[in-house]
Amino acid sequence: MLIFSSVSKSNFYTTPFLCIAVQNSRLFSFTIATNGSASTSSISTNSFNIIKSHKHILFHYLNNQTLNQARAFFDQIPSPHVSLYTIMLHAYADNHRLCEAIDLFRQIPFKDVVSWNTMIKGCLHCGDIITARKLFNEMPHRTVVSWTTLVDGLLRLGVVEEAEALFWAMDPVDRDVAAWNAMIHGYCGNGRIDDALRLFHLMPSKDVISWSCMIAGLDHNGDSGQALVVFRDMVASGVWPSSVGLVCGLSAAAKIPALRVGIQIHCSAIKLGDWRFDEFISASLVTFYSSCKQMEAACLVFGEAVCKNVVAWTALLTGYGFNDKHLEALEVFKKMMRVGVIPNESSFTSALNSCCGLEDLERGKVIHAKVVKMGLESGGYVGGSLVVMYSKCGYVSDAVSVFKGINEKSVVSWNTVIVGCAQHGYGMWALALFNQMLRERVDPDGITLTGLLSACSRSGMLQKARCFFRYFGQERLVTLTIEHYASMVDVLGRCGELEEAEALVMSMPMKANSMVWLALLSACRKHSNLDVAERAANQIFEMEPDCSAAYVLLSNLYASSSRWAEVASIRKKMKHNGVVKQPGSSWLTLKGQKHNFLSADRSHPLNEKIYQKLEWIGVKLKELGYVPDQQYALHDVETEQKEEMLSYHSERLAIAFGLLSTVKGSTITVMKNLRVCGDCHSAIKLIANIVDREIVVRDSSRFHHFKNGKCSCGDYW
DNA sequence: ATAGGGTTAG
Repeated sequence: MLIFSSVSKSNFYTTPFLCIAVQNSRLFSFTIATNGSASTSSISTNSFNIIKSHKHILFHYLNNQTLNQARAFFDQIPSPHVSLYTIMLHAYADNHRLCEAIDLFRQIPFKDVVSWNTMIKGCLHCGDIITARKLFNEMPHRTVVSWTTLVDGLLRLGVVEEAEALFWAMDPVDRDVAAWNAMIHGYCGNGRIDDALRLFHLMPSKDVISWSCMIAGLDHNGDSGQALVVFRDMVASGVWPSSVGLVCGLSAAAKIPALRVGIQIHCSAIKLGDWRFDEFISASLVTFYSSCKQMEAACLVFGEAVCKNVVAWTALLTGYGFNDKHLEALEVFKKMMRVGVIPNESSFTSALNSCCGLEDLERGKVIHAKVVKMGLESGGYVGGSLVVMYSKCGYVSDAVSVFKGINEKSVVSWNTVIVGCAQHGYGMWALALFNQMLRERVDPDGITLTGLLSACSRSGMLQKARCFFRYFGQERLVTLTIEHYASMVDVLGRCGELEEAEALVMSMPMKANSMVWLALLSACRKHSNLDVAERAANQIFEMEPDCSAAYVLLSNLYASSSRWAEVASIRKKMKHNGVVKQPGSSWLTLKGQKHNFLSADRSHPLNEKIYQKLEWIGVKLKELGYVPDQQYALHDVETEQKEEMLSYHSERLAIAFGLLSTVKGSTITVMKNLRVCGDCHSAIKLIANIVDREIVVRDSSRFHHFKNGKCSCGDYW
């Protein structure tokens, strides 16, 4: 990456870093430091041993039994030492039983500063700032730990200003490195990266935690490149990275992704100690190699990891998904359950995403069942993945019903379901959901507007689209981006308002890109406007000379008005520019098996039967008075041949195969890489009637639900 | 293993 190009390769990562690594080979084991017991000198050895055994038993109850059982044991201890009280306070607060903690705290006869600090931390952990503040003011002796506890807790709750004031109100002599670190970490956690950097440079001395905070903070705030620079500075300043520091560095290297740097960090992890025992490093390495598209390395690292916890498994599963290896991803998911690792929300999210990638509803449903069994259906992430999965597989009403069950619906959840409805042409649903979103006081964002505009476009709701566009823009709800303008041009164009659409393109505050012009060109195709089309196409050819869609659209336009000379000239131009029209293909997935068809394909094993079925359909279509619309046959050939080409379009082959291979009456779902052609669209409406089934076709632009002689797109697409 | 500051999967 650029950041490193200024640094000589040999200097930085190879020499000093690895030297330090060698010297510090005991890094992973030196944490087992011993604490002296000098502070207990006022207590006799005998009572010290008794307290020690009480602690031992108390922890045994806390770890292996319930909190109530631990309390029952605690209650049996005659005049428990304050440290035993403190252990109980901690446990109550951890379990969000703050009232009981406060109650017990009041009963402590001789409170020490540790018990006060624990109680303050407990209040903050449970979100009770008022009591925390009150205790802090009431306590007789405050140490730097008390101050830091309050500062850190406030920052975690987002109360930045008060934390800042407290931090600066501390006696500067007391303000130790942990206090500075808490403040830096808190700034990062609240997105205030510049303030964090300012403090980072201001602090008198930095330890390895300060560096790690800063690296992770930059990385999480979207500046992984700068994170690696800070990582480099840390090494240069002679601070040895801890295992945590290495994990932070790996995470940044994964995001960029920076393969060479990450490998250097991996090397250091080997030299510094045995990384295979560190679950954090193992998982980070898997993610790192996956994001660098090095799945073999990711597998090797995973295989060597001693602690294969749910995070490591999920990292591998996600890695395969990230590399579009969805079958392998789901194999990992299966294997992890076979070896007894219980998947969590993240694992399910990734597994569902892979089902989605495979467009495999069957597998998705099996995983959905497991999700329900584990009670994870209402989580934002898992719920969201289910919504996407059902909606991408064509089952929009299932998507909506899963959405309704999500507990805390974020703007992302709302956007997902709105976009889902839009893609299926359920415009009114999308709008109703948007109103509900506003009622529930969730602020819409740019994606919401895109979703709404595409809903309007696909349902022909021009007035609504104008309203949304104006409302979002004028109320400054979002900054209008080029994508929003492209969507608006799309709506206007589809509804036949070509002049207004072109005027909008010309008056946009930014220069129109090929996406915007393509929206206009598609509209011209639909409304047969050669004049505007030629202008739009020329713009596209200038910006993106290999945009095959533009050539095809323009060529089709000429063809439909029988201007064969122009068609030929475009074809020549395409050839000259080396542009290849993507061949149309359609597919459907049955029992985990993907069946792919090209136009006039004869390679499928059931070839004979498929063509018989198509013939039968053809006869039935003719009986219904159907006449093929030849403008969609793009070649200059005899009429009879054109008809034949149309009836063997890939989507029809896929549908015929679907009819042969599924139960009578069930829905057939077919995917297509290009837009479904107009003639097939008319024909499939009738075919759905002839065979009395619902046929769903997902093309490159949207979903079409064919049923009872109609399509859900209302012929807008 | 009575109290404060850093990390991994989505």
